[in-house]
Amino acid sequence: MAKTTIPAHHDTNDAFDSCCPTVLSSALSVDEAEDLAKVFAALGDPVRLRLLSMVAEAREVCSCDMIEPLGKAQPTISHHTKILSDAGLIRGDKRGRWIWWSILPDRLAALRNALA
Amino acid sequence: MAKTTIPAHHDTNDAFDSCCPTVLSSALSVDEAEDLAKVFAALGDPVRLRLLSMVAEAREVCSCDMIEPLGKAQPTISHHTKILSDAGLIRGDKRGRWIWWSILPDRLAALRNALA
DNA sequence: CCGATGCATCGACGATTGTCAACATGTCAG
DNA sequence: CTGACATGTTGACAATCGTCGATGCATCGG
Repeated sequence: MAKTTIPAHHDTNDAFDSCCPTVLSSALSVDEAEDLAKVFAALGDPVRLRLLSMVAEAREVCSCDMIEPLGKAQPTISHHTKILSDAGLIRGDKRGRWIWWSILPDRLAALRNALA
Repeated sequence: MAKTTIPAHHDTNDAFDSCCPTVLSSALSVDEAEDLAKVFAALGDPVRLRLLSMVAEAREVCSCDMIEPLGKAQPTISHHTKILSDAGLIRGDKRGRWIWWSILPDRLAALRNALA
């Protein structure tokens, strides 16, 4: 239990990172649509989008440095990082007291592919 | 008032089709994040994703033909087509009694670009 | 003109979501 | 050990969302 790496949750939406359903070429199944929708919904909040862009810009950010720029309380930041982490979009690395968040580019690439 | 083309609503999110904010390269402004989030939120529902993929697959579909495959009542289909239309993702063309929905590829391309 | 059809709108309902205060847990400095 | 700090968790609240029945407005066929 002394691992320094958070397993990035990785909930249920593993259905489309083995291979990638595309929205436009073929009709989506119910399961594919639910998995994809969960990731798009994670991007469907302005605070989370700004959080994501901050992480991408700085390559590594701790939660405490996002409270003031985002103008939200600490539990709210924690809530949003969890949603993005569950969606496989970011990943948290705990070093000491801080958690350093970074982008997981694979899921973003899969999304881009799904819109092709 | 006898036009056969629906103006595709085109609400407020014109901010990012003039030129395209990217999530990963620079920190998003509050306005950019809100506009982008609205479109991602439109994709954040499994029924809307399947609706979108049906429209893309058939190139043109009327609402009546989506009621049974999607398993939702007519007002619900109408609700979802309006959301996708407001997001600039689809466009409805009224011909006779039917409205034929088709994909608007530009907004999808902008989204793909925003994830690059 | 009349009945049927396709769709939008309205109103209502339960479910989900974004937000934060309060609290709990774990980590570091002294 | 103790106090300060960073973060996750819980519970509560208002707001939004997805859904559908009822209704209204066009349009078509006869």
